[in-house]
Amino acid sequence: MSKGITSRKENYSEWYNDLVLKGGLADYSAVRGCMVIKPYGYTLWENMRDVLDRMFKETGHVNAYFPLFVPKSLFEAEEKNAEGFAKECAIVTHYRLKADPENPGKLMVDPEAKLEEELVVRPTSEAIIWNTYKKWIQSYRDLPLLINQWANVVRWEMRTRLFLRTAEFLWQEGHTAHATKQEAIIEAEKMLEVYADFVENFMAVPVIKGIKSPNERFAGAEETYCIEALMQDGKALQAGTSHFLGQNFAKAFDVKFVNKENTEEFVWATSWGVSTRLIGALIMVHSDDEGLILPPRIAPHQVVIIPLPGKTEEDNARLNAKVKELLSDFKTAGIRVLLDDDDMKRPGFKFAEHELKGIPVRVVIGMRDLQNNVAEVARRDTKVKASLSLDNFSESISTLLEEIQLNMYDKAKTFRETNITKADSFEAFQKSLDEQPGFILAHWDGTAETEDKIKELTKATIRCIPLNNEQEEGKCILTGNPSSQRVLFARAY
RNA sequence: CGGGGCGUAGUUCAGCCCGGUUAGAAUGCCUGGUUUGGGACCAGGAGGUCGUUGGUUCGAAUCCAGCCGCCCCGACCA
Repeated sequence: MSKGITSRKENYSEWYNDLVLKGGLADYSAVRGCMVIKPYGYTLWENMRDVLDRMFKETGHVNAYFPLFVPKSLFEAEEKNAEGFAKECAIVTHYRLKADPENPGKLMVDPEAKLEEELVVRPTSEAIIWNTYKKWIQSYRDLPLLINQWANVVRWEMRTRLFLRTAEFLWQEGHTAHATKQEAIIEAEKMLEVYADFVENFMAVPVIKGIKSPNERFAGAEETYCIEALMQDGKALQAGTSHFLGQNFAKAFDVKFVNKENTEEFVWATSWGVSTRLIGALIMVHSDDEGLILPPRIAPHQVVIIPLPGKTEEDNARLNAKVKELLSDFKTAGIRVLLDDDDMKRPGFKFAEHELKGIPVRVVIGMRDLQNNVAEVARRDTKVKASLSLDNFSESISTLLEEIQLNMYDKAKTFRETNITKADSFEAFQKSLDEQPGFILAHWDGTAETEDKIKELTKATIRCIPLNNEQEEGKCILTGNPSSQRVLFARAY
């Protein structure tokens, strides 16, 4: 039925690409590793962005914008951070082109236009922001400083994948400054909660909150909090991170404040971000072999109405009047609705098309329905069709949209729960990875060496140490050394 | 960066091995008509410097060499 979509079973990554490309979310571009986000995909991102932006503002943050370029000397100021990103930076070295004397009609970099100091295209903005914060912070009265920015960043990844890892991507990055360590930790934890709230309740993607092992920690952070989601192929995807940065950046950029006791102290910092990668998670958690399945709360169109014209002008006048009325009711009820009354395409084509695009609810209304004061309502998540009365129709649809939202979450959660296993030996661990890929809870002795070794042997990494983790005596699956808790392993994107 | 694949109409691809009419098909697009409850049909039409540069040849989409680009797998990656 699904024309040209590779099935998940056949080839999971082709299926994923098909959905992104044929679902109209994005397209490849002429730039290596960079994609074009098409209007449908961008609307989805805008919807996500709007919700997050509201949440950030409700938690006291304001937006600002910092430059795309970071002078190399600033970039390298915080050594660990710089080192962590050094291998994937795009660098501006010149500011001018000129006609190439050897190739008529072509341009070349003007060697005389070399910059005194190279500019790093931001892979993240801590450096430029902390350099700025130095100017803004003098007193405890200037704190906390709670700023977010919506921006693009560039990370020159060796291998890219649509939405999941592109060389340039869109994201938000929050950068906050605090007077005390405790306050900064609370902030980092609070923003993790905001992310979890958003991802679970708007994207319908269940997540596990936790902290990263030192190996997986953000370069320059004291502690990295994260939310981890499980994809349908059993691989994990980091959906968001929030970092407690300690005083590392304050020290690197010399950002001090005077406290109430009139003594100087370095400020405490956090940073946190989510990106267009979330769209990759959304696709891989919910969609099926017929196409995308988008959760109602962020879907570009929540409902598509497809009128089926009758035989006579009279019939069609009645139908059109009814459709117009429904559109108006939907609008009043705040439902994002798309009307597909293109009479050049047959219904079956439209059904398939809208299923591919993942519109949560399809409403079909023809003369037969009109006679009975009903419409055929089909939900994308379960593919179930039903006749619904046109009385209080927008209320019925609103209720249905909520039901779909919850059902999608429940379904994803059930999938995740059935794919979290416990492994008590290395053999069991490997077997689990091969036979039932997913999250695996296992004991780990807490050393980086063991973590590396397990990664080398199995490609699985520690996704996180879950928050409020149950304490349990056990033995490390690799070394047999004592362990006080299980940590969450998986192969990851 | 290693391995594999690919580059021909908007898209998906055939043609290439074995050089030789005016480079094809499907789909999409445009015009007109008939249709419309699960991917309609008829008729007409537009659309190509065959990735690029050079070489071999009377003649290159086809053979040879270089270059460029993209995709997939791996390595890498917060």
